[in-house]
Amino acid sequence: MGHALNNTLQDILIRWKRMQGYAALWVPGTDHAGIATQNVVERQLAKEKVTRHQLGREKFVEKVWVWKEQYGSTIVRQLRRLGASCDWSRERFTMDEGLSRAVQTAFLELHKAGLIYRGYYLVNWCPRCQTALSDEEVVHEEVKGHLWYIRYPFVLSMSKGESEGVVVATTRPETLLGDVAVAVHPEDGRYRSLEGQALLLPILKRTLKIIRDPMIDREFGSGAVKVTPAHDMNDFLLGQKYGLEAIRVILDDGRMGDQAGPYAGLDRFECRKKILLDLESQGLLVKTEDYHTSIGHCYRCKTVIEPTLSPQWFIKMQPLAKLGIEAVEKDGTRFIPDRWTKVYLDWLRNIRDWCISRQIWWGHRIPAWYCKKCYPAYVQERQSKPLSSGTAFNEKEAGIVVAAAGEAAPSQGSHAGIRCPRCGGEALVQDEDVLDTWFSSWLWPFSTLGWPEQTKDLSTFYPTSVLVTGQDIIFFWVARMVMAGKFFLRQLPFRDVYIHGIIRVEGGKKMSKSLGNIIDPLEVIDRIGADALRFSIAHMTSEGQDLYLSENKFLLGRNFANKLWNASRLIIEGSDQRPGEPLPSNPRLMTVPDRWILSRLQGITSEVTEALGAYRFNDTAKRLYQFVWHDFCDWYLEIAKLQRESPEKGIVHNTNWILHALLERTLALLHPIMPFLTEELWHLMGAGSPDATLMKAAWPEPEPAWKDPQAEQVFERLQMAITEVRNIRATFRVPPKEKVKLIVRGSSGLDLLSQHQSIILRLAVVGEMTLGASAQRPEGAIVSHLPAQDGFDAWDLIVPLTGLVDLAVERKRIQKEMEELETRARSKRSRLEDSTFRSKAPAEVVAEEEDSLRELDAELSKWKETLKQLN
RNA sequence: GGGCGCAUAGCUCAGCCGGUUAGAGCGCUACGCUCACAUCGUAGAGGUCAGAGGUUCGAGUCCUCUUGCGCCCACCA
Repeated sequence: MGHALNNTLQDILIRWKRMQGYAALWVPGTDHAGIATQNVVERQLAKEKVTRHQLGREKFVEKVWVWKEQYGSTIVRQLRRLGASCDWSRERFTMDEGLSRAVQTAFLELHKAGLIYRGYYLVNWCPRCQTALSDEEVVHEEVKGHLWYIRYPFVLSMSKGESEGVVVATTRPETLLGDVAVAVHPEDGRYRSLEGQALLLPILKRTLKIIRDPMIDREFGSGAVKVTPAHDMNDFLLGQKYGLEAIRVILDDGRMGDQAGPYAGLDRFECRKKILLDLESQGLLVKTEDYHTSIGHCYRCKTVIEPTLSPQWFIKMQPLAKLGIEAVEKDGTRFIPDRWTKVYLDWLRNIRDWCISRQIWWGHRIPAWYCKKCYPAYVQERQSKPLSSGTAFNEKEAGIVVAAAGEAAPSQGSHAGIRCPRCGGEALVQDEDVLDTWFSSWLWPFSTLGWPEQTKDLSTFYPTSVLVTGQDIIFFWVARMVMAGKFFLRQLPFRDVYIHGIIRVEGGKKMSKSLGNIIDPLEVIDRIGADALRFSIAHMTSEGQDLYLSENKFLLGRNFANKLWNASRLIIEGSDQRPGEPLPSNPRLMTVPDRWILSRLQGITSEVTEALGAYRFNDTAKRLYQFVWHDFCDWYLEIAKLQRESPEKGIVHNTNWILHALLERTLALLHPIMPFLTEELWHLMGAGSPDATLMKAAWPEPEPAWKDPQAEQVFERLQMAITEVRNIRATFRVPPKEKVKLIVRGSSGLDLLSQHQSIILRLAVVGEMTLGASAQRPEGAIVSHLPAQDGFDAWDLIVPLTGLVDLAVERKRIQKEMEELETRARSKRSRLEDSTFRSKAPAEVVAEEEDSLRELDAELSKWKETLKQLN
């Protein structure tokens, strides 16, 4: 459903712009979703009791390709069924040849610019996927846990008693095994006496340093922190600052390593339990508190992330973030709605380096080569050194070469002509890792157009106009595309970023595969059609708000599609007139309804165009809905039926011409939202040449000549009169087929009614109409006062219902009407008596209020008169 | 800890720059299978715009606070 929303909005824009005559390009495609895809295929294999390692890298990747072909075609099929008007000949995939070349080029360019480095650093590690993750791939979730207070005894207890030492508080006792120090705040009075002391790590009996750093919060826990540089970010920073050793006790698979001593081999959470038991038995567990803390989870498998020291590839983000910030601050990239600008900027301003290497097989291999001899030695040496020696590797000393995997490479995993920069040896092996999927996605706006080649597509279509996407990938994708565009092409990838809401279900939950609360758009399309789905979606897409879906929201689109179809059928089957035929030369034969509907049409044309230009999709849909259903069908079409029966040939001709013109233009206006139905109807009505398509027809322009405020005003008066009569009929339960008499009393403007007598007779089911300034009100007749407005005097609409009427009902009706009027008049009067209102409010507002009070009073006196007569 | 969004009719939501009587769809009520459409037509009922204070001649709309719900970010053990 999220895809349906996203692609519907994109398709509306692209179809609209195409009709406006632009070369509108929409490149379809998919990314390879590295970790997610690999997981799916691994799960499939698990059913066959095979692991990817048993299969081997090459065979495994082949399997993934097979799966990708299936899944990719599913996505494409969904897009087609939705009606997405992509350029299918340009379909791309992040792992296809061209995009892979772009990825390699990007890596090499960044490396050359000094923005890519390999480093030994604390990363987010998923023990289940067994790969490093970027910060964005970690989902923090509030978890109920505990805060354990553990006593670390002094090494020499000299004069101090057995129970002395320092109590530290921790949420992860198992990391104790990797502790190398205890830290306190330098000005914390409680720990002043620790000078010259050393602490003893429980269980392992290692000697721990005591360090003093202002970073420590005295208020938290006991004010003393255990320091585990290999498994905690803050501790890692302390380690760098104070030159601590990093001891990895938790291995890649989440089990405890040899360094964990007696716990080696245990799962990290098993180890936690056992350590707590052991501490307790040794009297070192001081107390346990309930504690809510937020813990990072893998965004793909929800496993608790283990911060782990690990050699990985990183991108220096500072310089790139600067480009991203400038994009909105200086270069005019625009978020819609605007509030996302702040979210985007905040992220860029606090950005950390991007870990781009992943320990999986499905993805782009990293174009880096390691000397078989020098590299392992270098890494081992680094691991034994204190952390103060820096994060990034020295590539020359480490025996690392970053180079294109040239065509000359004789076989997988080796590289001809490249030597180790340290020892000069030729035994180099390619990095086993692949790149983060987003490292290819962030190139999408230009990689899909042929970059790094200077193609015609690239110069024609880059930069693009608009990106339509969800808020959930502003960091993952949007911000990175902006940076990449600016860095690699010196030009921003798009101007507008339209951020639509997220599809949710009741309770505000995200609709997602893993929650199993999906509404399948294909199933909806099966039932009600793609156009109905698309119209419903557009109708509920208010600027950037999340969308809560339920079944009956689709009813709107379904019913509307049905309405459009039936109205079109009436028009098309009612005459074989073609819209191309000109209007008769005698414009005097244009009726008020004719002029009214054409005026409305030209109004709606500019309104819809404006709404689309402002990304107001719901506004677009609502205006079209209102126009088609109510103006067009309820009123004009009903009147057109009468006009088609006119003895005046010119009127019949005009009516048919207008109906066709209306329909043709309405179909065009609706086409971006409802492409299938409108295309079909457009052909059925014979618009355009037989081989033409509405998809490429011109977008309707407002016809200034059709603008006719006077006709709109007059017609609205007619509508009011008809509605008023219907109202009386309904109130007094006049059977629908029963024709009533209508008497209209008024001093002027009544010719409007006589001219449109047949319309009134039909639409209000009136048998006989009498007009006049002094028309008499028969005994027992119902009266309704139509107030003066828009250049019309007040009228009395009189419907004689002698013998049919319950006078009590009529009295009640009048009293209710009068009460409302009185309330309004009272508030206006008090307002007008307020001198500040008169002096401060704009003159036109005051005048309006005065006019409207006068009218109210006039109406009231009329009703009073009526009531008197009735009594 | 920081930030954002939402609270308007029974339900789901519109309401752009503050200005006559706050709108829609669904649901509901009454009547109607009138020759495009019962996925329909005509008419109607239904709202102290979350609460408090403020700015203003005037507040659903702007400001402050409060309450409730939802979301995002976060290297407080």
